[in-house]
Amino acid sequence: MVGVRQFDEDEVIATALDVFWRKGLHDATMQDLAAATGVQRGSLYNAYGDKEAIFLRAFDQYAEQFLEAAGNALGRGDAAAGLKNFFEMIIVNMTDGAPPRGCLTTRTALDATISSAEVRQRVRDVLAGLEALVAKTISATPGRRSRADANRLARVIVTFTRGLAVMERAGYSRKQLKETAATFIDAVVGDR
Amino acid sequence: MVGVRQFDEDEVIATALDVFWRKGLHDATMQDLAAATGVQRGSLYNAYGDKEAIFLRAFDQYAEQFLEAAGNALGRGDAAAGLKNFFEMIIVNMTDGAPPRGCLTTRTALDATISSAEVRQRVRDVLAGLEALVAKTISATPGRRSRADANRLARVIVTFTRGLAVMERAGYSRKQLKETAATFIDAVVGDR
DNA sequence: TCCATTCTTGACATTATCGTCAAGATTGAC
DNA sequence: GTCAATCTTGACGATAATGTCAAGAATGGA
Repeated sequence: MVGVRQFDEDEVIATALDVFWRKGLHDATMQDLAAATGVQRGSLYNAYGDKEAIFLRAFDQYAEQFLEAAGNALGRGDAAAGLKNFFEMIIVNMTDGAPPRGCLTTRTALDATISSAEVRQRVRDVLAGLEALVAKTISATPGRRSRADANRLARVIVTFTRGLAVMERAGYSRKQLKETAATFIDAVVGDR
Repeated sequence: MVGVRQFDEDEVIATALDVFWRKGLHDATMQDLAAATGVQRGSLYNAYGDKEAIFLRAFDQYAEQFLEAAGNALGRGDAAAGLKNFFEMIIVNMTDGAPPRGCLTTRTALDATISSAEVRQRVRDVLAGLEALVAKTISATPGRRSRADANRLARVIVTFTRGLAVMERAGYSRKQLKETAATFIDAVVGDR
């Protein structure tokens, strides 16, 4: 190694993640990334190849953080409490920032038609990961639910979180989202 | 009226709707619209002003059809049957076409940051309209649910439909979506 | 100290899109 | 039939984005 890279890669990817999160893969330009990271466009091309390669790195970092946070939330308390924490964390995640950045996975999913197979697969991976985590928590609840039922219910719950992400983009506030999530939990989990 | 318009406006708007539905407001270009409608770009600019104006017309047509269909579905049978019909119609709507076009409202919602206030308002209007229709159906169910509860539950149901739209984009099949919706209905409406 | 290698930089070529406009074509009204 | 209004057409200019490249800068290793 001789001509040495002038920037911190982790920092650049983290900053790129923020740009993609706010603008989306498609709408974020290399100029946006260059401006935000302070690294010239040409250097980014040299280091990563193209925009999508940068996105994939950033998204992988995001997915890892996200799934870890989801797992932690679900694990705090019993299954019911875990679900509540889970929704809390999901909603905070998507309403964070000024203005809120929304949910990166959902935004990316909606661009499916103009994304590469690789990007689409990343989205599916996150959703599958989420389903698995939720199913695990649900299964831990006392008896009378089959494995298949738990999986089905987990998919319902994950689907609902995607709905929250859409509602956020439509202008619903954090408070409204939390209320809606609470109603959902009551309706689905409350065995009254 | 002298130099008379050479194309059928309803037809053009209907075709434009299809283009927007498949590509989204942002990704559909005036060239796409010109090619699909057979009307020259210049003529479209002359007739409507800009792309967004065309979108708004198309979206209004879409919203009207959509809400009417939703109302009809909800009205067929009792509240439980209505909900089932409602989800059936929503899922068919988003998985129709080859390849499926997804949900236009959801796609448009996700582009919020790069859309005009007018477009964003249209999205909110559709969601509010849906909520109202669902709340009305739910309220018709025998007793023991307050008006406020019905509204909250309606919002949960609409949010869930948005989630289905995201899952469709993520690659879930019509069959999977139907199964998920059925599980949701059981969990939410089934008072067991 | 010098060199070979790698990174950085700014310019370039390409492509795509937008919206505008002048000139020509069309047609309803008289 | 003629005219005036309106639509249609294709070219134009502006802007923005992509990805590439040659020349220069920087630096670890001998």
